[in-house]
Amino acid sequence: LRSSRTRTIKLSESDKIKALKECPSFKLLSPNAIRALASQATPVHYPKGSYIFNDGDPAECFYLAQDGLIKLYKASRSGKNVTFKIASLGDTLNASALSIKRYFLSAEAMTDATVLRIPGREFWAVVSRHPGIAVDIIGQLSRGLDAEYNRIVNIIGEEVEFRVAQSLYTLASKFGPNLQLKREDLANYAGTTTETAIRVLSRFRKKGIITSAGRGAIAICNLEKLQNYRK
Amino acid sequence: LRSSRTRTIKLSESDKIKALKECPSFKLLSPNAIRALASQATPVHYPKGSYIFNDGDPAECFYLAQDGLIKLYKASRSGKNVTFKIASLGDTLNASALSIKRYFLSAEAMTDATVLRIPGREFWAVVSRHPGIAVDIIGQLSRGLDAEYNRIVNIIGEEVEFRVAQSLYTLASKFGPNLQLKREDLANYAGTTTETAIRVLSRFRKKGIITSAGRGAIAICNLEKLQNYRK
DNA sequence: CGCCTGATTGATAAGTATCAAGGTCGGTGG
DNA sequence: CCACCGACCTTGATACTTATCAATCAGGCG
Repeated sequence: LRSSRTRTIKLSESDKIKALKECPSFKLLSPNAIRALASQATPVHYPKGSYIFNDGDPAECFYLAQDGLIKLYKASRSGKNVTFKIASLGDTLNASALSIKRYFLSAEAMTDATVLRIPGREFWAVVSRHPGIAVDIIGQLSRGLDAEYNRIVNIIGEEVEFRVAQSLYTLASKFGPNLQLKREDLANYAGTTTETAIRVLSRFRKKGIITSAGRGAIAICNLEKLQNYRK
Repeated sequence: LRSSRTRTIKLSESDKIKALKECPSFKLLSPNAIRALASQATPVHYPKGSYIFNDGDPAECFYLAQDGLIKLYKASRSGKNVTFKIASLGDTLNASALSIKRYFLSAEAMTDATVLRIPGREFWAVVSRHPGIAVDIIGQLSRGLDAEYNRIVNIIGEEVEFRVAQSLYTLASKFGPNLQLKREDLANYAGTTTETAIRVLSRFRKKGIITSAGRGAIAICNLEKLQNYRK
């Protein structure tokens, strides 16, 4: 099986440029700058289930998702995984780790996936030539921080049912109403156990908010009820 | 009582400069640049218990703590407060909100406090003239994000006792072993209730990790046990 | 066909929040 | 100066939420 190992692959420059353009931070780069960045980017293929980097590894490269889904997560001391982001085309993987020298999340391919890898040195060179990017990164990090503050407040102050509703809403806003993920993935994202997530989903099904679309899939019928969820 | 209302006060330029220099982001500014920034900074006094801004307010100013303690927190929909940071001399208050236009935390003076207020426009002007600051801000935000990821992982994967230990360790690392805070403040910081925090503290006292130093105070005897805490 | 992965449900236990009832200390006003 | 009051701390009993453990079921694939 060709897809069973991690390897660099060929990708047309236009495909690389397309992925870079999907990333908000690079929106304001000139065509020339984008081309220059693309020329530094190596496409790498990761088979489903393989990891791209691990929490604690030295952060040497900038990664951008080009194809497939990549889970960014972290494990607690006692072994529980929490998923923080599911990256797809144009999303950066733990980019901010570059500035503090170590990845602080782990990245794992949820499907066969391709990423663009850019050496940290090249990435910073582009940033220093285009100060607008730094400002944009600050904006993204700020929004990310805000999102995590909200998540903490919800974990502490709200019950699981609400958090699952929020998780489904967030994921559906990004990926559409037909989510391709396992119950376990949803549970890790919502910060609960698989069984509890299933129980909540059962209740949601009875309320007509979702229909379970078979193994590894959840179909959302009523996005609005998820957004303003109350028991 | 003079300290009972919010008001701008006089502060020598050298006191302002001293506070600015405590802030890591401004470390690399030239003396001239620091002086220029100081000249834009208005010192404002807030009596204990008053708020400086609220979650959701338009973010128009950059604030830097100059004196006293300021709690940065957020309330859940159901009314529970979570404290994210206790700011003191040289700490910024929710600075990153400037880039997304609204404060996403609330700031309240835990003691009588003085802050330096700089209009957002002036702040960005300095940043744009000194690109190194932007890079530094990215580093700080990244570390902040990392810290919040860890906090989430701990909330989900570890029990309260561990989280209280971590909270005490973090606070003691910043403020020293004699913490001046109420049980309720600690509880909000650790993401639990006052009663539960007290029970945990009782156990810690029996183990000789702390001594309760009276109302509104906790004295830490064994910092190392807190750092590597296991039940 | 049988195995493996994922989904589901039930029973139980553990961890915390909640509710309730004092207790202590320091400051304030009579 | 002393009594009182309010804020804070403490402990106990109980309820609730959610994790854990266990058993079963369904479907795809070799």
